[in-house]
Amino acid sequence: MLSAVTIDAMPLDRRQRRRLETIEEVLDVAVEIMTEQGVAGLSIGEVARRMGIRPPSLYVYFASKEAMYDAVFLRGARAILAHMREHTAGVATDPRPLHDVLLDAGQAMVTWSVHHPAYTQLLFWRPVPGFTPSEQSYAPAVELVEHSRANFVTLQDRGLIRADVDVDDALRDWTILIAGVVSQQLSNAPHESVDDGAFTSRLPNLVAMYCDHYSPPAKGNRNARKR
Amino acid sequence: MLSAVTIDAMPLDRRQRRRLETIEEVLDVAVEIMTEQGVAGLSIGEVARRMGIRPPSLYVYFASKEAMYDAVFLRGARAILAHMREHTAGVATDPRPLHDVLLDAGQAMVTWSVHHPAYTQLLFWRPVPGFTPSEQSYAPAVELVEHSRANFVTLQDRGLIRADVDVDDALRDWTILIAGVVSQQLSNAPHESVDDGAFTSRLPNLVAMYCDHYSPPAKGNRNARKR
DNA sequence: GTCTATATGACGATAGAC
DNA sequence: GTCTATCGTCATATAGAC
Repeated sequence: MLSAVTIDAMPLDRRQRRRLETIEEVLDVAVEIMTEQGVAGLSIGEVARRMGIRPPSLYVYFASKEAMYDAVFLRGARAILAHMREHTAGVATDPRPLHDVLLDAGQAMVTWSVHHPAYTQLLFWRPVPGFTPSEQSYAPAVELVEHSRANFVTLQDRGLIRADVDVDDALRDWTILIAGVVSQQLSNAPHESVDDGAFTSRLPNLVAMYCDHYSPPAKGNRNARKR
Repeated sequence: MLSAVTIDAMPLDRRQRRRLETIEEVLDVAVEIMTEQGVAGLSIGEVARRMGIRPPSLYVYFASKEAMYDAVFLRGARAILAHMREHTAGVATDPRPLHDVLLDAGQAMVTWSVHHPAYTQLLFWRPVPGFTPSEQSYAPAVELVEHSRANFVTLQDRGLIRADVDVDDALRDWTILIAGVVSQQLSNAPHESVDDGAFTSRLPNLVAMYCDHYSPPAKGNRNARKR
């Protein structure tokens, strides 16, 4: 079978391919506008203007502005899912301590989020009054949560997370940490680099704090906290 | 001198008082709309509609929509500042352990934020593309940060926070925790109660985690972590 | 698929009568 | 202080020619 560039893995004729390229260009421009003007600042007219076409032409590709938001949401959800899969692929066999495993995962999430503020806001905040993503577009976002949860279950099975904690509690605390870093960084200093951002640079310390709490007591440790 | 209801503590004639009442009503309605439609969903026309007046009448009280946002920002900043002052008044003398002191402060912040999502978003996120608060409106927000920092300095002076940590690091980590709880709760389940919200209910555990990290080693503890 | 033309309406804001 | 009337701009969206 021929290699294919689409999700359906089906060969396309030139017309279809050109159409998809145009759709990608529309989404590029849409994200660009949302990055500059805020997520709620997207407008059909501005997209058309930047593409050098007229607003009605966009309705060939998207039934409405809502559909455009939905496509951006889907694209962002797929991108962050792929990114996190890639950066947490070895969790099941990674020989390093919990701190290192989690720090890599956290860095991956924070880095992507800070580098893609428009997607992050659309996916994880609710900045557009009327908009709700469709079920299809939401699916990869759900998959990301399931992926994270599976990783945490694996970490607990491997003994890197205390056996007596509810894995969902551990996961919720983890998402709170990451969301806190990202939201503080994006709200207060969006243009600082990830490496020396006032908040992103706190991640290693926060991960250490988290691991002190959720790691099982060290072998022979007399200080096991009871909870 | 007569008691006064205004910040200036000056007596007002009926005209001025009536004017201030109207302004307060406008701000009430504006916050109501922002709560329902999202912060960026505020519109002059909708405010007028709900007040039973015509849009141009609002320009007697506010020079522009921006000025209206600014007044809401000021009001919210003053409210959260007053709320946090009230709930952290005893920090300098509170005899309880760090965990209890911080949990109360955290609960105060989280509760207020979840109960006032419109203010929270306007104050701590950046959901309105063009809007920047004026210096006057920003002042109480700055004061809140200074107030928090002063409290942390006090806690460190009293020996409740390890002497070897940078108080600004401790404060940043603290704000990350609180911001994480609030943003996760507001984004994912805004209508859950604070007491049993999926994320707000994690606060005690997160505070425990934080205190384990930042409290000085207990007297005679052989496990003092070196950092 | 892109265009022109247009329907329809919201918005922020101003002028000027009362 | 409130109104009517209006300006100008922008928006989403549709119809129909090419």
